[in-house]
Amino acid sequence: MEMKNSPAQHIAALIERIGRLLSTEAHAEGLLPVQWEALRYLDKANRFSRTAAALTAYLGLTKGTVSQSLNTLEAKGLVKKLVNRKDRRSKHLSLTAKGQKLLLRDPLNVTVAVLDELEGVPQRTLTTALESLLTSRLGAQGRQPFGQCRDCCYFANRHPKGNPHYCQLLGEKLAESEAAAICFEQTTKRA
Amino acid sequence: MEMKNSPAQHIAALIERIGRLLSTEAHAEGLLPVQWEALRYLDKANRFSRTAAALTAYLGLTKGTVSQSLNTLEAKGLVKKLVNRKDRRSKHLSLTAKGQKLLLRDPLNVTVAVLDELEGVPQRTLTTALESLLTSRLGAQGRQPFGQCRDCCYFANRHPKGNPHYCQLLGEKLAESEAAAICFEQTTKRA
DNA sequence: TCCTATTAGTATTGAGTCGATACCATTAGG
DNA sequence: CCTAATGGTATCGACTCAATACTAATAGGA
Repeated sequence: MEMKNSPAQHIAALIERIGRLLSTEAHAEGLLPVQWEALRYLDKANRFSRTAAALTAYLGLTKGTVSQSLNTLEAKGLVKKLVNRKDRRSKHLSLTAKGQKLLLRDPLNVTVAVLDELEGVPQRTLTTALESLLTSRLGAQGRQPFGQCRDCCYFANRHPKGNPHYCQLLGEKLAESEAAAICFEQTTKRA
Repeated sequence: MEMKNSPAQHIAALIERIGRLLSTEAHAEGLLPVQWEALRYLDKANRFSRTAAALTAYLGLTKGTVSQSLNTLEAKGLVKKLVNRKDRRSKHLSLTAKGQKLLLRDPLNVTVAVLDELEGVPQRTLTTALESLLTSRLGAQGRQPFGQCRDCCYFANRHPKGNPHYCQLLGEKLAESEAAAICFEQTTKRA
C-alpha cells in the first residue's frame, strides 16, 4: 500500500518542478543554467573558495565538466583566471566587470522578485526548511554545506572593531564584508 | 547597488541547488531524471491527462523530446501506449505493473522521507509558498498549473453519494479517487 | 634529498538531453 | 470537400555531463 500524494510527496514534486522550471528559464543571455550558477557562485563565494575545485564540489559535478564551463565563461570575458602564487597548481577565479554586470540580468531575478513578496514568516519558514533539507541530503552524500562564513565553527569574532573577524582554520583575517560570503570549508557550528 | 544575499535570493538559490541535487540523484535504476518525472506524472495524472501532449505541457519540453523519452520507457516495459478510439491521433498512456513497482524505488523517496519529518505547520507553509511560486511562474509563461481535479473551476461535487463528482468541462463522471489526481485541463477556482 | 601519493586543472570521448525542423495521420471547421 | 489544427514520430545538431587519461605542482615520508 503506497501513500499516494502525501504532503511530503507533494512538496518534493513541487521542488522538482520548480527546479526544472528554473533550469529551462536559465537558458538566457547566451548562457546555460550551469554557467549562471557558476557566475552566482563566484559572486557570493569568499576569496578562499573561488577556485574550480570548490565550484566543482558546490555543484556536485565532475571537474572536467566544470573546467569546460569555466573556459566558456572565460572566453566570453565574464570570468578571469589568475594563478595562485602560493600554490601554482590552483587558479583563483573572479568575475570581470562584464560578469558582474551580466548578473543584473540573471534570469533567476524574476523568481527572486516573486519570493520577495512573501511575508517575513513564510520566508523564514521556507529558509529553515529548505536549508535543513539541503544540509541533510548533502550530508548523506558526504558533501560540504557551503554555508556562510559567519556560521562556521572556525569563525572567530575576535575584534569587534578594527580587524573584526578571523578564520581559525585558514589562519587568515577576515574583512567585515566576508562574514556573509559562502565558504568551501564552512563547517556549521553545533547548536 | 545590488542587494546581495537578500532572504529572497537565498531562498531562490536554495531551491535551485536542491533542484540540481534531485536531478543528479535521479540518475538511478537505469533511468534518467526526465524519465522518473514521466513515471511519477503517469502515476498521478487522471485518465484525461495521460497523453504525450499533456506530459509535454507538464514538463515544459518539446513534444519530440517527450516522445523519445516515452519510447525509451515503453522499450523498458514500464509504460504502455494504447490508441484512443475516439481520437485515433492520440494515444493513452499508462504504467505497467513493472512501472508501478519501479516507482517504489524512486530516488525522490529519500527526499520525501526527509520532508515527512517536518512538523505540520512548516509543511503547510512550504506547500502554500511553493505552490504560489510555481503557479505564478507558470502563469507568466502561459503554462497550465496541472492542479488537482478537486480544486478546478469545472469540478462539480454534485452527488455526495453514488456518483460523487462530475467534470463540467469534459462532461464526464468522476470517481471519488479521481478528485485528487492532477489534470491537464485544471483551472484553479477563484478565491 | 628522493620518491610516492595527492591535488588542481585540462583534454578527449561517448551516451544522452533537448530544441528545431520536417513529416505523417487524424480530426475539426468552414 | 478542403484547409487548418492537433497528436505523435523521426532526424539532426548543439550542448551537458561522466569517465578516463593526462600534466603540473605540492606534500609528506624515509
